[in-house]
Amino acid sequence: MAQNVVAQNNAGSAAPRTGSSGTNKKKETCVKRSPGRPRSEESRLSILRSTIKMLKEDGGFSELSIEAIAADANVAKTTVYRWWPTKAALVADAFSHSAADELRFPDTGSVVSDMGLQMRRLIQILRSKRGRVVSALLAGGQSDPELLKAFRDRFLWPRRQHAYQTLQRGIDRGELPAGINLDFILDSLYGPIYLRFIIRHDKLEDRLADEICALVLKGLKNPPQS
Amino acid sequence: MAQNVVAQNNAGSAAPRTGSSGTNKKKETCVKRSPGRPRSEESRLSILRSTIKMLKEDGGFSELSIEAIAADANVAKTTVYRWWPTKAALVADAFSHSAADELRFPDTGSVVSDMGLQMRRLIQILRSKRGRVVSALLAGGQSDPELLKAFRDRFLWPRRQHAYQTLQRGIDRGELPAGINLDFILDSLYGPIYLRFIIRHDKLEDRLADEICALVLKGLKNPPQS
Amino acid sequence: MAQNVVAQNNAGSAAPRTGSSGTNKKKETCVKRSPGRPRSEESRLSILRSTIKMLKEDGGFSELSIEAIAADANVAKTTVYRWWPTKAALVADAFSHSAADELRFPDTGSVVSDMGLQMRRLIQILRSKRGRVVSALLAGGQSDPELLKAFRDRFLWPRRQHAYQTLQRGIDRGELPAGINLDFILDSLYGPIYLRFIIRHDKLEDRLADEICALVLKGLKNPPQS
Amino acid sequence: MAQNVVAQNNAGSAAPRTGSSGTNKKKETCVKRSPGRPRSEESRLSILRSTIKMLKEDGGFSELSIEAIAADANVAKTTVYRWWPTKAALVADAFSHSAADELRFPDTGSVVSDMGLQMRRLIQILRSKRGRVVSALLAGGQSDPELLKAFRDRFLWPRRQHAYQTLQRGIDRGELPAGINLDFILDSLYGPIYLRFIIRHDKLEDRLADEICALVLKGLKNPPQS
DNA sequence: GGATAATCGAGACGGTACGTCAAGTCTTCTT
DNA sequence: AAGAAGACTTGACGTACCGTCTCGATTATCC
Repeated sequence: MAQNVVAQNNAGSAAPRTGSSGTNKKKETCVKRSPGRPRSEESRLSILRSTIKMLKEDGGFSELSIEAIAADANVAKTTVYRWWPTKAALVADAFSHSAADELRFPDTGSVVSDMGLQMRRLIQILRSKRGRVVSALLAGGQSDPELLKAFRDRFLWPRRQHAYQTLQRGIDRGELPAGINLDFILDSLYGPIYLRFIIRHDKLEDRLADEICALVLKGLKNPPQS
Repeated sequence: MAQNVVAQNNAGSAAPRTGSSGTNKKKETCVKRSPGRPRSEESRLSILRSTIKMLKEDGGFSELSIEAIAADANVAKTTVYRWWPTKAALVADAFSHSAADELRFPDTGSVVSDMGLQMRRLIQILRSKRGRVVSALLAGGQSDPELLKAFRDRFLWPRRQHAYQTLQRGIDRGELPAGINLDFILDSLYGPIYLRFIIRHDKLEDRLADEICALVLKGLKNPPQS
Repeated sequence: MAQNVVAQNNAGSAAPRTGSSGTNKKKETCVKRSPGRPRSEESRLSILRSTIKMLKEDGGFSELSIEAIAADANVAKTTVYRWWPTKAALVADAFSHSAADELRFPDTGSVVSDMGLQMRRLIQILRSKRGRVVSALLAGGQSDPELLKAFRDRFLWPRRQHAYQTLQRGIDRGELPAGINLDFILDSLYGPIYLRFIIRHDKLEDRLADEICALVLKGLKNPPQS
Repeated sequence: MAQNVVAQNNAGSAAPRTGSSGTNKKKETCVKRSPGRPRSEESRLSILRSTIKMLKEDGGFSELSIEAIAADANVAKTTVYRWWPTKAALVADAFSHSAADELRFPDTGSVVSDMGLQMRRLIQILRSKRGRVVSALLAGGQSDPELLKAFRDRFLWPRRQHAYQTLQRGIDRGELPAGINLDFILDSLYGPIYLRFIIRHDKLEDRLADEICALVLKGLKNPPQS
């Protein structure tokens, strides 16, 4: 049923734009364009924008209706269905489209500081309207593996790649012991944040980032002497 | 009309109809029974059972339909609506009804061991079919605060109460330093578990419990000497 | 299913009142009263009153709900069902209970005048709120023969009996020819009134009565000479 | 959203798709067809047919359920609701759709004969299964002015137009006096028929038509000499 | 005076149909 | 061909009454 959610649906974007120098009289498009009316970039963006907008405003994933998106985007319902096989695919696409790269990892020369800063930033994002989108994505993902995969592929893994580097720098600098399981460390660092984000049983404050770093990274630094 | 989602709907549990102990002459019935046909306990249980059953089987919270529950429970749809104002209320009730007390905290004389055993058990439950119910609850809760509150009130807090005691025993025994924020510790312990459960990016194995305990609790034991 | 709608449901009314001479010491009730709590006359009247009230106010027969009647009459729904097998039976009963004897036939010494006056009165009633009850009765009767029968037995026939007498007086006085079909005459007289009442295509005014009388009765008076 | 009950829903009747006659180069289509999938004529007819069918079979107007109609017509319930705002509108439409022109007024050269024949035909129709439809329409109309209006607009008035002509011919021929109120005459003629049809207190036979004509029209012919 | 019996209130029960919403598909005209 | 428009089937929604049922409380007669 679900087609590749991860694939770039925005095909066709590639390059009829690069006019390509030349002296051809007629259509000098290098790239073979299929006949017929080309996909409307305007519609595509409008749909993605509306999706994000409604996720931020209203409710969760299941409250989101394609009907409403199409209406808000001033687009026919069929246009949505033509390009995204499921609501999950659309939301995943919209999410990745909106995912600004605000979560860069800094390099201050200290693992604790680097991780702390980035985690702080994540907390801020989760608390913002963008957090609603993440929330919807995770909620929807609980009954749609594809959606969850999209979250991982477009949000989790790219950031983990940077996190690995940050941690590795710490190891190289001797701040962290070698031979540790990086994924496990990262789960320990981010777990508490997501826990409070999901269950909402306690405040999700900036300094939580520091407290976790203090506990986890310094716990690593000083191996048990017992 | 609106019903307290948290309140126990199973009133009339202890019906002392055959009271009569004592020497009173007339009516000694302590509990005044309201007039009218009494609620069918059979229906109530059947509905709760079917709810859990369908959550375990099919999909998530939004895939669950009251229509289907009523059909499966051999009960009129109106009977469901008479007692539970929303699907969320029903699922919350069903969840708490099914939440057996399999998650008791042991008392082995060691914090690390106590917590580890309990976390192990949680992991097993999350991996089992019951995990689907938790998953649905958390997913649904992302767009329904009441549902999330129900999860906390009926699942999280009761268990935290025991956890506090377990940790306190550790402090009393000198295994943990005094003056620590218990909730923060618990979030650190359970965060990674729930993270893997929700995002499903890594295996959720039993030994994860021990690894977290080792990192977090032993990190506490040995305060940084720097 | 339907029990005799026409039968007096208010059995038991018969005569414990006629004390019957005698010298009995105790309870000299001649009529054996069955044991058990007697029917509440208050409830019965309240139900009938509410039924009429709602028919006058709201909509037609099918808009009338037993639920609403019971609520309005401050009576349990079961009490209604105990005494009237169907809504039709109840409405029929209520109608006959409310049917005041305002439609007496006068005796002025002239058929035309007698009939005219009575028809005038009928028109006034149909135009009043009571007309809504008649309308509901006829509407309901179209899919419930029992209800229609009730209308005839309790409204139509009693009045026709008097009409026969009025017409006969006219015949005796020589105002009308002998040997005419009285029912046909009455249908001719009342038909136009009911037609306008039912189809509401034209005004239902008092003078319609006179016009019909003029046409029909005078038409009878002067037999075609052709 | 609300739909004119009286309006012809069967738009698009004359679709000149294959226009092209003439010398125009391009599109000569006179009637602009709106975009989108066109309404299914098949569904429309099926619904109307089923409506009539069920009215003939089962019970009255209130016993008729849109659910059942949709099922019988093999059509989704929403399709019914899309085109007819209320059950009344649907029934009115169905009625007018089924109302064949079997009630033409003849022109035999005699008013009495013309009217008698037509009234005879009406009686036959009312006695037939089609009578149940009329009955349902009038019953429903008692609590729904729109439905009653539909009956008048689609059944009563069209026929009255012809009746006026028939009567006028009689006047022109000297069979009837000039200056009479045609509507009053028609109410007098049809009133008794509908009275017996609605109240069902007496037989509705063919010869009733002649008897009424004899009474009413001949009564007119010979003005009272008193 | 206690058993018996029928009523009444209250209200839960299994149903049926309601009228609405959104889903996803299909058909048509327009660009 | 894509897009806009909009009709289509499907299925669940939450509500209103239906007519039935099971209660406790009441009110009578009968033994």
